[in-house]
Amino acid sequence: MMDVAKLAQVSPSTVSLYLRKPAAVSPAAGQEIARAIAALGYVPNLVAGGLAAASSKVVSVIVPSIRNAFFAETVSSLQSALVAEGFQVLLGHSEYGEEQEEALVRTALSWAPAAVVLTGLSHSAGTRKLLQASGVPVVEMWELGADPIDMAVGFSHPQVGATAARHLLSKGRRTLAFLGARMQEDHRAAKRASGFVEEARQGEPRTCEIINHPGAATVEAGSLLLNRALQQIPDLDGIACSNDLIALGALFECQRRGIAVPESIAILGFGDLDFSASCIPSLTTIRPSGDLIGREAARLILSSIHGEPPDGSARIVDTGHVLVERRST
Amino acid sequence: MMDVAKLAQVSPSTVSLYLRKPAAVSPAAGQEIARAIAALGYVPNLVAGGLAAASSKVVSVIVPSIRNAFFAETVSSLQSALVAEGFQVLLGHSEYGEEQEEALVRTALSWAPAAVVLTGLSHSAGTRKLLQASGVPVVEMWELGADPIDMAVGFSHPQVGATAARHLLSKGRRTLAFLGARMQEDHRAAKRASGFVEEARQGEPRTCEIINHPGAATVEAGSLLLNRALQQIPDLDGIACSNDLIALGALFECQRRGIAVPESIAILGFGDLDFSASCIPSLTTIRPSGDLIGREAARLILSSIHGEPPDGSARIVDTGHVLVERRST
DNA sequence: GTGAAAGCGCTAACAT
DNA sequence: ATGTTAGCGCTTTCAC
Repeated sequence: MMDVAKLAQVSPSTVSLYLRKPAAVSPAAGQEIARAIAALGYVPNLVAGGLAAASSKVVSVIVPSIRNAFFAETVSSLQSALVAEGFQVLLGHSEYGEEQEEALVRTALSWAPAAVVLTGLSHSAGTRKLLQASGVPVVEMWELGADPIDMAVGFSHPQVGATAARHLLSKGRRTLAFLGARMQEDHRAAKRASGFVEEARQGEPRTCEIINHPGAATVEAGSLLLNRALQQIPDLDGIACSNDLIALGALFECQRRGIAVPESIAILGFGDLDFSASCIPSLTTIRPSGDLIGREAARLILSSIHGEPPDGSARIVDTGHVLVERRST
Repeated sequence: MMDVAKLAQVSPSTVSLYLRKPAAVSPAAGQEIARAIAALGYVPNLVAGGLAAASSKVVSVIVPSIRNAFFAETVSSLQSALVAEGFQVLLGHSEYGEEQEEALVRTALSWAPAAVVLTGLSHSAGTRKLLQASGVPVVEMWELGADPIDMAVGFSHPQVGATAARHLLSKGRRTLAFLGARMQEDHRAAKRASGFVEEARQGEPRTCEIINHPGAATVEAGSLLLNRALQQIPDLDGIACSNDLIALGALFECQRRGIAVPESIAILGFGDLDFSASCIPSLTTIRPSGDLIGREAARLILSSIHGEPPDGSARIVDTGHVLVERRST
């Protein structure tokens, strides 16, 4: 920056000012500085900038897994919105572990981030303490319910389960199952399951079981789960899945076993993934809008940073969920 | 750090040393320092550390899109390997634009990253110049071919296309098409397509067309592409797709139109995604191993940073590809 | 093994 | 509108 200043015949602080607020320097000086920057191939050092300004232009985002299409979508839209405002995204995976999350938060805070974004509302006590002590804006996303650390964007998972149950009941289904994966760690999926069971009870079902696959939520897990479900409940006529991948696996398995969908078994998913509108039969599902969550999270962060921290109920944004009815039910 | 030093009754530089090389301080001092850190809830400031050390513990990773399952997988494994060594991942999306990539590289370099990871070998001249001038280790991934900027991990896309063509020919198919999406921007997909056509020519096919969908590679695009292909080539008997999502969409469309797969049309995908083993019929595909690419990229970066920059042919890692034969062909 | 001293490259009062 | 000045919190010689 000193070299640029020398070449442009101004002081370093004018260069710094120009870089941050170009309108604040005279057009003549600005032009000289721009020329000098180009001539020298100057690239500002944001590390030094972050140190001097005591806040780096970085937002740390921690998700359970970036392989999960839900979070990939959210991270993608969150990032686009943030990059447009000059922020970078530092990414972390907790792999659904609270211990790992705490370690990630600790490192994240070492970067003096402008904000921290976490997934869900279940965190270790240490994570909460670290974040509260730091004074950094925090957004918890993909879940609404208990009191958030700072701000939250998401929706109620029990309500998603309830919507699923009501839909299956409305289609006359009474022998029900909820198929989920990794629910010992994925608390949000577990909440969809319990919301499902609770609501289903109102409809006096013959049966309503939760069936869990300990591994990841994949298409293959869906096939396994459908088989397990039929073993336990031979006259099964309606299933809700914690995820569209599982629903697709169940659908394929029905096809393989010659079970008519939706005639014999109605299948309902969650996520409205890429293939859900195209598969045969097309999949009834519940759409959470990971995209909207990302955009709203970015909005909360930006207004929080720009000195207008949202207050009261504006700190919590309910993005809701939408039932997308298709052929599988 | 001064507070910690005061409480532990040592100098700040001893605390700094302890943090970086715990073995270099006496056990007694180490214990005091550890106690002080815990008591004060001290979190080191990596921004200051990065400035003082002139290299931050950050690796910048730029992919076209994190929504793409291929890159999600690679970023995930790359990150796990890097985090284990104390590095953070700064993520960027180029959206398949060279201009955008250049802007991302420019900001990335502002963070004085320990390394930069790019996707593919096609970059703007400015990107190459910036990176070469910076002296930072660079890994280009997911493609092998022309001379890399610094290091590369990936495989040959024309060879993938050739493998696909050979396989279809070996199944007696002679009326062929390659279905791809966004190939005007996704150069790697375009290379698979041209590799396919070139190899197919050796087998004297009746026809061999490339059909492109300008939008994203989705299941729906696959359905559209199959319809377009049949319109152009009514007696089509073999297709290769640039991606398993497209193959799945084609498969669904065949099902909808009552076309037997593989009897009437053989379908071959690329990627071996989650659903490919489970769909009906299961999908023959070519597996590139995004996971391996991520791990190898991490290995190159780490050895490059730790003073043993791989030289000569070790700077280029071919992860190859595997044909996974299933029922759809 | 430990400490003193000199920055790393920039920002942000403040003064002009 | 521009310049002067004093750090931001740490790392890294170098001497002890």
